[in-house]
Amino acid sequence: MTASIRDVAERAGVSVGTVSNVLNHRERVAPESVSRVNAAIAELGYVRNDAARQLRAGRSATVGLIVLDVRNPFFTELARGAEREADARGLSVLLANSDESVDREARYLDLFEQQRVRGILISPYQEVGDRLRQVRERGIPAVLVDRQSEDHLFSSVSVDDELGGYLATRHLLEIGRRRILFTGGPIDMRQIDDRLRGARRAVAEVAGATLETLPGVASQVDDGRAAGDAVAARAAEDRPDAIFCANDLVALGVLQGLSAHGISVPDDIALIGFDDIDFAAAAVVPLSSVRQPSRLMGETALRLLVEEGDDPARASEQVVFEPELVVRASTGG
Amino acid sequence: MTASIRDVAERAGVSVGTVSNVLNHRERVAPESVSRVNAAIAELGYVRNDAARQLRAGRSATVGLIVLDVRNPFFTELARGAEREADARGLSVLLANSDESVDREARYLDLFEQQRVRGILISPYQEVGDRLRQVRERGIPAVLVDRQSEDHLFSSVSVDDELGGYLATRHLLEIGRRRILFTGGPIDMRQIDDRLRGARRAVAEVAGATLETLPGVASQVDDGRAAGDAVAARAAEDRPDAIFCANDLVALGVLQGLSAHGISVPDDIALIGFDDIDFAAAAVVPLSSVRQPSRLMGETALRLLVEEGDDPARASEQVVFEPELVVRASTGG
DNA sequence: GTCCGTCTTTGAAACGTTTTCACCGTAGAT
DNA sequence: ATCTACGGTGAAAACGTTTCAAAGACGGAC
Repeated sequence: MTASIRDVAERAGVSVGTVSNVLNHRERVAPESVSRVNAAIAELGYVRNDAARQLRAGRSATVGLIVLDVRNPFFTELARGAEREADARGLSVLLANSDESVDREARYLDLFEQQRVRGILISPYQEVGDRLRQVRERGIPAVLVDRQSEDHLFSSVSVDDELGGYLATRHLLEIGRRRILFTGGPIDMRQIDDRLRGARRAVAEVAGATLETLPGVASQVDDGRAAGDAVAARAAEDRPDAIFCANDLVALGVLQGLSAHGISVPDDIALIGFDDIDFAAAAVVPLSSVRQPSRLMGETALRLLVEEGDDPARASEQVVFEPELVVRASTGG
Repeated sequence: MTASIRDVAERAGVSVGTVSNVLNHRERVAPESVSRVNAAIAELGYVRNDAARQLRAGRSATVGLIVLDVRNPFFTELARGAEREADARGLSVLLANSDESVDREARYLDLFEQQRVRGILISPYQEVGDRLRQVRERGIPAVLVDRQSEDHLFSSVSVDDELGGYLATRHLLEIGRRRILFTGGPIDMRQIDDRLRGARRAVAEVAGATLETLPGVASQVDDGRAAGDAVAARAAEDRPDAIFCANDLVALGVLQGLSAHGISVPDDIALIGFDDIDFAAAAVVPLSSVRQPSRLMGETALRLLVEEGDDPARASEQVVFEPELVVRASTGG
C-alpha cells in the first residue's frame, strides 16, 4: 500500500542504506545521489514509518502528558507551555485526559509505556509513586506537575498550594469575612487538601473565624452551580459570608448558583477561586483568584523531564512556584 | 534495559510464539503454560513494545485529532466526545494543537502520517484538501470537523455556520438593533466567512439595517478585549448598537473591553457570540450565543472515521447539525 | 497396533528502519 | 607507478513483535 524505503532505493537506483543516509546524514552522500533519492521520494510519496524507526532507535520522540481535566484552562495552558518547550527540542507532546479517573490514568500510563515515550508528564489523581517507579525502572523518566512528589523520588513542578490557600483565606478575613466555606474538587486529592490546610492556618490566626467544608462537590462548573444552589437553599443566617473554591471552574459555577437565587457577590457572600484562568476576569462578577503560572509550569516540567532523560542519575528536583493573589470584584476588589 | 518477549519466553521455558499467543490468543494455549508465562511477565515487568507491534500490524490503534485551539472549550468538548467514542472501540485519541498555524498543522499531519495512525480528525485552518488527499492515498482516512469538505471528497461533521450567523443576526435585528458589527476570527477561515454570510443575509432582509466588519481581530479573549477597546474609543454616534462575535472567547473579551469603558451591554450595545461554551452563561453579562453540539460532533466524527477505515470505498458523508440560538442577558434575554 | 483428529507448541519469516563495517574507486602524494 | 586517504556506497544484522505452516503429543476409534 505505502511505499517503503526499499521502493525508494530501487527507484533511485541506490541501496537502502543510501536512502537512509539521505534521510539522516545528508552530508555523507554525494549531491547527485541526494537528488535522485529525493526525486524518488517525491514520486512515490514516501513517508517514513515511525514505528520501524522507533523500533530500531529504542525510543520515541514524543512526550506524554496526562492531565486531570482537559476542560480546565489551567491544564491546557500548562500543556501549551510544555508543547512550546518540546517544539524547541524536536519533540512532540501528546495530550491525554484522565478526567480524574484512576482507570483512565492507568490506561494512559500503560499506553505511553508501550509506546516507549521519551518521558511522561503527569498531574496525578492519587498516589502514583509506585507505578511511576516501575515506569522509571523500565527507562522512562517522569515528572509530576501540579503536585510535589511525596518522597521526592521524582522531580516535580508545582505551586505552593498551602500558601495559596492561606493567601486566599487571609484575604477573605482581611475584608472582614468570618464564616468561610471551602468547597470543590475531590477532597482526597493532595492539591486540594493542601489548599484547605492553608485555609485552616489562616482561619486559626483570627479569633472568631470559622471554616466549614462542603464536601461532595467535584471540580466542574456544574458542580459549583449545585454547590451554589445548596448554599442558597439554606436560611440566610446559616450561610457563609465567604466561599473559597478549589478552582475557578467551581467558583464560576458557585457564582451562577448564587446569582440565580438573588444572592449578591460580594455583598452577601464574597467569592474566591484558584488558578486565575482567563475566564475568571470575564465572569459575571470578575473573580478574585490565586494565580498559578500555568504556562511556565508546563515549560519547566518539560525541561526537567528532558534533563532527567539525558542524565538519569541526576537528583530529582522540586520546583515550587509562589502563587499570587489576584483581587477582583468578587471580593470587593 | 527493558525485557522483551524473548526474555519472557526463556524464563517461562516456552517459545516466543507461545508467549505471543498468551498475549493475543489465550484460548490456543494450555492453561499450564498460560500461568507460567504470566508469572514470567510479572517477574520481569515485561511491557509490550508498541512500535514492534505496530510495525508488524502495519497500523496503530490511535487516532489523531488536530484542533485549531486547545484553549477554546468548544474544541476540548469536541475532543472529549471523540475520546469517548474511541474508548468504546479500543482506540486512543491523541490531541494536537495547531494554534491556527499552517506550519504547526502541517507538522502534526506529518507526525500522524509517520505514526501510521488509524485515522485523522482535523479542524482545518485553511484549505487542506490536497494534503488530505495524499494522506488518504497512503491509506489513512480523514474526517473534517467544524467544517465541510468543499468538494465533498471527505466526510465531515459541522454545523450550518451560515444558518448560525443568520440566527444570531436576525435575533439582534428582532430586538431592534440596526447597526450591527461583526468581528473576530481570522476572516479568511471558511467557518467564519460562513457565519458572516449568514449575518449578511439577515441584514439584507431588514430595511435600514447595516453590517460592518471589524477586521484584524483574531480568536482569543485578548483579541476581543482589544476590539472592545477600539469600539469604545469611537464617538458614541459611530458605535454599533450590536456586536456579533465569531466565537464566545472573542465575545467575552469584547464584553470586558466595553465594560471597562462604561459601555453597557446590552443597553448601549447588544452582544452575541458563537459556540455556547460553558463560560458564556457565567459571564459578567450572561452571553447570548449560538450553540454547537460539540460533544456530539466529536462522537460523530470519530464514528465516521472508523466506518471509513473499515470500508474505504464507502461514499463520504456530510453531517451538518443545526445550530441553536441561546438567548441570555447580553441581548436582553 | 494403526490411524486419525485435536490440541498445543515451535521455528522461521516478515514488518521497515538505522547502523556498522567492509569495500571500491579516485585523487593526491611520494 | 605505487601507496595512502578518503568520500561514497552497499550488504547484512538488529530492533521486538505477530503470524503461519508444520510438527509433535496424545487419546480414541477401528
